[in-house]
Amino acid sequence: MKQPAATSKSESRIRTERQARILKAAETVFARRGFNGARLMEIAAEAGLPKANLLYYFRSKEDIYRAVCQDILETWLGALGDISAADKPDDALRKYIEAKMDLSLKRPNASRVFAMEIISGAPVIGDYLARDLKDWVDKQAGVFRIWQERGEMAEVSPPHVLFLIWAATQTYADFSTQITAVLGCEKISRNEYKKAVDTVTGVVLRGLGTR
Amino acid sequence: MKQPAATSKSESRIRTERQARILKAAETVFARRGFNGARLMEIAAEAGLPKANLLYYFRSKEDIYRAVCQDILETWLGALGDISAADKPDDALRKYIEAKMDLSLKRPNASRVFAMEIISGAPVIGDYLARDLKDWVDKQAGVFRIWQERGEMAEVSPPHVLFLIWAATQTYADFSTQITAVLGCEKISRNEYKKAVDTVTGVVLRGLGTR
DNA sequence: GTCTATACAACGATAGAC
DNA sequence: GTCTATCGTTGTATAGAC
Repeated sequence: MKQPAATSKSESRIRTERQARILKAAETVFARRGFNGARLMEIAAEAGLPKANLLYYFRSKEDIYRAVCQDILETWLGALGDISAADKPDDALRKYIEAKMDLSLKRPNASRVFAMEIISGAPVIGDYLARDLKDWVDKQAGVFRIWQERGEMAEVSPPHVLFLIWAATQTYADFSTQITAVLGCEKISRNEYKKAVDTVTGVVLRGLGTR
Repeated sequence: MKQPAATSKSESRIRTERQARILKAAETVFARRGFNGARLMEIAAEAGLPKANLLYYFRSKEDIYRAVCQDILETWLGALGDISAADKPDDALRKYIEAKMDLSLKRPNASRVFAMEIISGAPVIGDYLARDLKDWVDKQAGVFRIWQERGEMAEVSPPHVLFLIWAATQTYADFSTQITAVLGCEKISRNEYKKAVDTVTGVVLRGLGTR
């Protein structure tokens, strides 16, 4: 059998552990090589497993990739809460931006895989974008409009505000190569990271007139 | 001879024309498939040339890719002028953002190839980033600091302001798939594009206190 | 200068021993 | 459940006819 059902608790446990290790390694490799550039050998090495093992736990390379994308989407939906009209705009947005920055820096590879997937036309997660993400944006846009009616937020297009925040925060993961090159450092330091958060929150919140 | 020197004006003219066609096609294909996913066959088809022709004008696939990157860098350096301390911050920044937006929308594929290259760690253009782009940023940061001393700009980190502007404008090229999915449209319309420019300039300029 | 035919390498996937 | 050996495909690059 190629994809045996778990027949005992211990087998299932090994399976789960191995799959998690493979997905973690795959995320790293897909992030630096892209889907087509990624080699099963490299993923196997990164995971510390023999290559044949990968295709024992997953049917194909594409299957691994889909699982990685799935995992990323679930993490993001879970980590980024909703914003409600009852929240104070300044607090809520500051928290959202900080959470997004934090995620970009804690899982830069997830962010990069996601970015490449979208640049390539989102062949795998396109449906998610058009359904779940669209719903989420429509709801948040409604909240922004309520704030605007109350005069608590400048009159700018709500979805485009979200695009701006996403872009500004993700760039610290996706484009870290460019950022370190321009800053002339090896790695984005803790101090530089703080400057980044301050700049993004400062410009965006002042720009939206929420304070 | 594999890469013959042009022996007459007309040969040279054909050569130049063919190379330009190949580079244009390559930019399109690299943008949607990435370097590794791109196939010489697909580039040839896109260029309307026989496949063997590509490797007659360029030594290898990597050579084509390098030429595409080179072309993109030159375009960008040429199209985006400098900002001088003598300029009025509001005008100068508005013009810069508009130019950057315009470029992202006129050559989205160039933007995407550039993005993927950086996400992959900038193996080809890394030197350019650390040298030319760094110099440019250092110079512009100086201008921003002068404005800040005059009280014409909020006290935020100059390089991070540039990262923010780059991210916000490039997202309309690189992430257009996500944007159209969320907005529920086929293509970013002229009207939506105007909203995008207004939102980015509005939030950034107000956020920087230049007006 | 153009194109066909092919050499050669790399990789994903599988079969089957242990 | 693990691993080796190998198949078949695909894609870059080249040799050589026209």
